[in-house]
Amino acid sequence: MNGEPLRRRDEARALFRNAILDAAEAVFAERGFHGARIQDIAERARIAVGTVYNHFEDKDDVLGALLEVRSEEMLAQLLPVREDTGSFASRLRDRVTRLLTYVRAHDAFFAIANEQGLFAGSVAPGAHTASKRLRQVERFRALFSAIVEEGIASGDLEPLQGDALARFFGGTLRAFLLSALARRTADVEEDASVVVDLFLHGAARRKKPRLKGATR
Amino acid sequence: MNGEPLRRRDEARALFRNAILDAAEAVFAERGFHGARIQDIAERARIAVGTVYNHFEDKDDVLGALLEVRSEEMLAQLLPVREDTGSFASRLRDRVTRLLTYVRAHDAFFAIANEQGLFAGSVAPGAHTASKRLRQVERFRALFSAIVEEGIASGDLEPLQGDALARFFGGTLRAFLLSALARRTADVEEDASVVVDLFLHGAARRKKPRLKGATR
Amino acid sequence: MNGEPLRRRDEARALFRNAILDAAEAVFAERGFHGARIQDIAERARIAVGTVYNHFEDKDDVLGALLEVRSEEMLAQLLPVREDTGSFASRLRDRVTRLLTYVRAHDAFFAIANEQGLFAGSVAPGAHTASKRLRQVERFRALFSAIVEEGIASGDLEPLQGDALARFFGGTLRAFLLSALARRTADVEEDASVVVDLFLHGAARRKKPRLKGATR
Amino acid sequence: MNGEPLRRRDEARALFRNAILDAAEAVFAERGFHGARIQDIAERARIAVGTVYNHFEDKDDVLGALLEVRSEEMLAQLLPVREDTGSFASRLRDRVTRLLTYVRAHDAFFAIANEQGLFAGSVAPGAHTASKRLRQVERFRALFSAIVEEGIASGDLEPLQGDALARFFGGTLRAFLLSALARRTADVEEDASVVVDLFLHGAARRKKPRLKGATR
DNA sequence: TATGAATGAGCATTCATTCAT
DNA sequence: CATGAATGAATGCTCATTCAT
Repeated sequence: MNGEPLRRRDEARALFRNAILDAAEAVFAERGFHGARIQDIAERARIAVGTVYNHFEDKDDVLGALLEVRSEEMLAQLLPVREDTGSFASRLRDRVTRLLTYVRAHDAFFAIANEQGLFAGSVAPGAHTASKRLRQVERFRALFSAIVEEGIASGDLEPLQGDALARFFGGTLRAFLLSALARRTADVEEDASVVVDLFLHGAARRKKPRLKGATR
Repeated sequence: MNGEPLRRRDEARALFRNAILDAAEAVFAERGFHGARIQDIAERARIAVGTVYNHFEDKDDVLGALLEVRSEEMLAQLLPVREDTGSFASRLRDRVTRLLTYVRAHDAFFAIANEQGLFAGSVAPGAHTASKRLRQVERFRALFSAIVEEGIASGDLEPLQGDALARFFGGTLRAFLLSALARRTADVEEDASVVVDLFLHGAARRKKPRLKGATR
Repeated sequence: MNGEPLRRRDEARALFRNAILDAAEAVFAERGFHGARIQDIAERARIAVGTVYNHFEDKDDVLGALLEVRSEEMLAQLLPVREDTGSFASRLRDRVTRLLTYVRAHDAFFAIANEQGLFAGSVAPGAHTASKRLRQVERFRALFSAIVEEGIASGDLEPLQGDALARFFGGTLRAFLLSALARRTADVEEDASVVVDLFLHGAARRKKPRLKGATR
Repeated sequence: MNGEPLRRRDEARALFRNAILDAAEAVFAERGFHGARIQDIAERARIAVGTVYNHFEDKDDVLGALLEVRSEEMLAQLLPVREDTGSFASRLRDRVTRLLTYVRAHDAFFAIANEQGLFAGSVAPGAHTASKRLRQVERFRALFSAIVEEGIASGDLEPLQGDALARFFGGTLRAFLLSALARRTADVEEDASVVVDLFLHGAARRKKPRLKGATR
């Protein structure tokens, strides 16, 4: 009828949705998608099971929404911001640092993302995964490609054919994100330096000494 | 008393075991571990459900045995053989080529390995994964480390601290193995070259032209 | 906040519980514990299988609850009430009469109680019987002992050592309860008289004539 | 073809049958009929499962045969022998003593007999029990009746109507047999005395002192 | 006849989803 | 719209029985 009450209602809805998604993030991470029961999620969100179904189609939809929201946040970290300046390597390092920082704060989601093959995806993760999940996978793939294109355009990256570089970047990133979660003490900026350095120059022995923060 | 009959019996047992594992490989890859029903596996192997349980403890044991057997085979591809000669890069390329070839022929298993976080492991894949699975993960980790150590010892790899290089190698490998399955047409040797080249020298623009087989 | 709704809900719960227990009583009696399927019980109670599990842990819990509830009722029949007056024999006869009457009305449960060795227990009834069941067995044992102690204290029973009299009473009672179920026509009061008379004076020939209601 | 070989063969058959029955006795007593697996019985008898089926129709038949054989042995203990002399009470005591002694040595079977309601039977022990088991129950019932008739004929027992005395005797016997298994130390002859004394004269207080072996 | 692996019907239990309140 | 009990399809696993060797 009017604007205010509607906004109120929408805010309330958003509150429930977020509570459910937060609960789902924790439970999915703890037990895996199949091991997680709607009951568990509802309890964690301190609501009734039925309420989950008032906000989501089904269990799959909860996962889908979670992946959507968190993916968007994760992707945002990798986007360039006005503050990123300097060389391609330097700017890339800034973006990777932000990603590492985000993943540190959302390790639960990263665990889920991996289970779902979201990040540097899997092959045949179970028939159900298909449709909705695929879109997120594509988002990441596209972002990696964009970054690589940027580097090629600026002459900083070797113009390899196909998506070889994008996959290489994604694989490198994923490997370090995974280990970043295991070693909670590590320095994020240092880690980011190593990722970018290895991505750019590889593992072969250098003539001259490396930059300081090689690795811990 | 009886050498032949015993051998016969053992052969029969092995036949069943293999048939079950083959069927499980296909079904797990198609539907994922949780989506796969023992019934499906039995049907695919053209045996009765009960027979599966005559050869394996439970569903988990089937997966465990499958991971064990196939992992061993996969790992074997990465071991050095007498024929591998030449530079570190050249020998590494040979080994990676064999691995890519193997994965091509066992894409179903590779899908499972990824779902289980076997290869370049995940974080919290569901509590059950723990015990047995962990051993295989460790095997891969150790092999990657050994390869890197070899390169460092020969002066071909930069001696970074920690397991950064091992993770980097694993991540690079995984990324290309995944895509190798998608692009069934690709040339295995060429792919191996790219993997090793990127691993060694990174993605940064080179002064001199690259070797021919850049990518597809 | 809400007294009525809560009471409603509790009443509904009790309704379901009782319906399930009644159904279980019938099915257990008909097919024995192992032969009874949860499906049968649910169908008899006109509810879904899952509902049984909303009210009980598992099949064993259903049996346990049934034994608990009905045992309590059975034991209550044997307790003395204000109306029981007169001699020890007379009062005992009143109590036994009530028990016989109850068992007549719950022959299904008595069959179960016997299968479970509840009443005048068995020896090795299968490992599972142990824990919870034991408590009921002990309740009966204790009640028989109390009755016997009462008789000894009043000078009506021979003070034999140990629990010989309690076991004797239990055995006599059980024998007649069993046959009371077979002969549905028999007079309950007369049966109670025979039980008490035999318990007190045995089977040996008397000098003087017995009281009227010897047996049918 | 000829006598000797046939006898040999029959002896071999009997050997297997007995081994299976002995194993079954132990396993049924330990786990109960439903809890016992043919596999368990075969293992205990150190033979293959298939062999059990070469000697018995099915699981039920094994139980049936066991009940038949052991029941016959148990019943035999209660039959009068030439050595039993003196009063009815005295002769009865001798027979009960033999029964108690036998049960002591075959507690496993007694446990089974009780589970099956063989001895002083149950009401509705599960539909399957019916046919074969019923015959054994009848044997015991008949023997108890015979004993009671004997006592009535000799003027030692009160001529009650129906089978009240027989049931009373059976119930008393069962109660003491059960407890005899629990208290492994008790004196068999003393126990028999108590059984017979209680059966004959009941639990009521006597004017004159009891015979020595009142209880354990 | 002994053997023991194969068989598959049978059953307890779980859990996503529905719906009356 | 929140609630939470009812629902029943789905599935892992058992074990009596069969049968080829």
